[in-house]
Amino acid sequence: MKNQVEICPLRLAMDIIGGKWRLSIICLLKDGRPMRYNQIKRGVPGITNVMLSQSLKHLEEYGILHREQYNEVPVRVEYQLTDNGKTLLNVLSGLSDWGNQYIDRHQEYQSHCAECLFREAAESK
Amino acid sequence: MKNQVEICPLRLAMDIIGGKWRLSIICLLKDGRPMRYNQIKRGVPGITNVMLSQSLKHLEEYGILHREQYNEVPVRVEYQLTDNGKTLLNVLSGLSDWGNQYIDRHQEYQSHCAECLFREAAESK
DNA sequence: CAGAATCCAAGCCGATACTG
DNA sequence: CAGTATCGGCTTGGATTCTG
Repeated sequence: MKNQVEICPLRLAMDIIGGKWRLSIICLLKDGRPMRYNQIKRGVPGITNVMLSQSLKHLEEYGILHREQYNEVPVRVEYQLTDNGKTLLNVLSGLSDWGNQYIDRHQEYQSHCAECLFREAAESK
Repeated sequence: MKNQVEICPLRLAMDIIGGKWRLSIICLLKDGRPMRYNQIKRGVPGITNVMLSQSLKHLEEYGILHREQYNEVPVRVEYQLTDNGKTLLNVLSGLSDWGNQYIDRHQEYQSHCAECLFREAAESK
């Protein structure tokens, strides 16, 4: 079966996961457990409310995160990876393995990427 | 063997292949054959000299492309994927497969991504 | 032919303040 | 608690011109 139109799923994927904060959020949620808004905020050092809510909304729109709101007082909102988001993890893992060859050249990445949860996998190799 | 420092190969990879034009160039060169500067320029519609030379230099610095200069008159410069660049193709292929699920929602991507050479793989599915 | 230099525009992102 | 509104700067990329 052939799709006649010319499109670029690769660039689309890059646009979905690109941006400064999205990967950090995905990595933080990679275990599949739901996390609350402020929990995520604490887990991604330096992120502002604007960037966090924007990123969460974006990832939710693409079906990578699920947002569940509990109307308690105060309100509680939880985010977690969808099944589709988990399929993304495998792809990102491959990308991470590939990028691992460059770590020696970029030690300055240590400082602002301590939150990346793929690092254990990289370290154990 | 364990690397004690905390780094993020995933973000590093994203920074290497990120940017507006780099993927287009990589896709254009994916067959492994060398291409000349202006050949690449024609193959990536809309790119300017500044962006092209900047992107090529960046990709060369990370060992994804090899640059070979022939001092003829006029000078001839050829670029081709390195072996390391070819390993990247496999990873990108996975990312492209993942992104393929979103094509229906983003038909506007047709117009400015006709150059993406992963599209045949996506179409045949 | 294969770029480099310069200047300019747009958009991403940050800081701060405010709200249901 | 979980966001939104607004403003402003800075980075990224675009247009044009020039050169070995």
